[in-house]
Amino acid sequence: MAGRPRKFDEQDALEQATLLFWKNGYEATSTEDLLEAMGLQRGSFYHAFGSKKKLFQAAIDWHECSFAAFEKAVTESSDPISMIKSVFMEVANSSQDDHQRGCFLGNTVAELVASDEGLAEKAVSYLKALENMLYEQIKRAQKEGTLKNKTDAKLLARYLLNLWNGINITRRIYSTKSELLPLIEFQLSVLK
Amino acid sequence: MAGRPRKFDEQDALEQATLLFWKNGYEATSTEDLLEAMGLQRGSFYHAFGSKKKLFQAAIDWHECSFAAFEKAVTESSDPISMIKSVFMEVANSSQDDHQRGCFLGNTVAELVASDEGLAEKAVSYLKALENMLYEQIKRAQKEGTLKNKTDAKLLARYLLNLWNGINITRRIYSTKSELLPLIEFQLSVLK
DNA sequence: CTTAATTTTGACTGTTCAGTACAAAATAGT
DNA sequence: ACTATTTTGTACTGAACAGTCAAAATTAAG
Repeated sequence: MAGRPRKFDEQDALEQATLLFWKNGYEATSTEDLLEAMGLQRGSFYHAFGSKKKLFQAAIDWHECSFAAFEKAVTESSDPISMIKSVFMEVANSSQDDHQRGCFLGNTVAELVASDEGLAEKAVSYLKALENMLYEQIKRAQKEGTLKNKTDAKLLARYLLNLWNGINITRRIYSTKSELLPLIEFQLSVLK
Repeated sequence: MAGRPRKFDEQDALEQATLLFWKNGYEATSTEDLLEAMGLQRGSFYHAFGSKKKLFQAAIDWHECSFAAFEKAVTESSDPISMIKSVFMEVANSSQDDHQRGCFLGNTVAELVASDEGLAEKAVSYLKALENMLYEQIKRAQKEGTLKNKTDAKLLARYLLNLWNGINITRRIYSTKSELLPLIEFQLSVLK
């Protein structure tokens, strides 16, 4: 039970893989691109991650950790609606690279739902989890009075999911703050 | 000035290519897939369409003809807002295949903006043309009084573009009428 | 019938793809 | 020092990839 020690950090490698898949999509990312970005040799790569498909799934899971942290922060916040709003508002201030990348989950759904549903499955369920989190917080804010708008919480949550999906395409077309901010503010005006 | 006659119809072939690119995206569609769908041999394929990239551009142009027809109908209509609304409403009644395909232009932007901007360029400009058409009709409807909402027409047009982009991702996640219709109706309530 | 123009056919090319095989290297426990 | 265990490095595999090429086929015009 000993063995040669790893000389790479699995989380670091996963992060690099995620960034590459996020930027280029599944098909346009080759294993050689991945090896270079992750700093691995083929043997280590396949030994540690199994296959390109498995790595992609791991990348989606890894990416989702940041969401879990955000969900926790929102749940513990006294004003969840403000936090949610600010996530959307921050889109307008992102870097060009962030605009071009869009949403990893949305990209995956767009690329793979029709041709490889297995690979897209996780992305779909994580987006549903996002919607559900929005639903819980909207319901709570309505009950606590932080949110005056009494539109059905499920509908509002779906509206925000759709805004997220849309803005992550639209930001590829319009990437400046002045083009995005009025749109986002207008869309968020339902959260009052 | 004569030559052997073609035994395939260029428009038909282009339609089949478009459907395949639309469903699977650029990278996941191989030339062999295209040959089979278009009913061509390799030689004819390259002779007529040059390369996979050129064919993809031709597919985007071909796809855009349907938009041109719609634009003409809207421009000549006495109630353009109703026509625009009905396009969105029809999304809720689409087939499963249509849901999975989403929007060809949006898919292209999502897949290729970060890795091959040249290929995505046309998609971006056609989406801007769509937005511009929406803008013109909103402005007109506001002037004619068909549209009571006096929000800045440019902002409303961008809102609808964003709705289009969003719904074409969301419909991959939620594909039933009961999941989509309330969302779409809610989003379209600004057009009053 | 001949010639020029064009399309079709299918074999062929070199490259890149994801993945495998396996020996060498590096550790911990005995 | 020996053994069991794990990771590393690299050569290799066969399939799939986009694209080329030249010969055969088919037409219109002279």
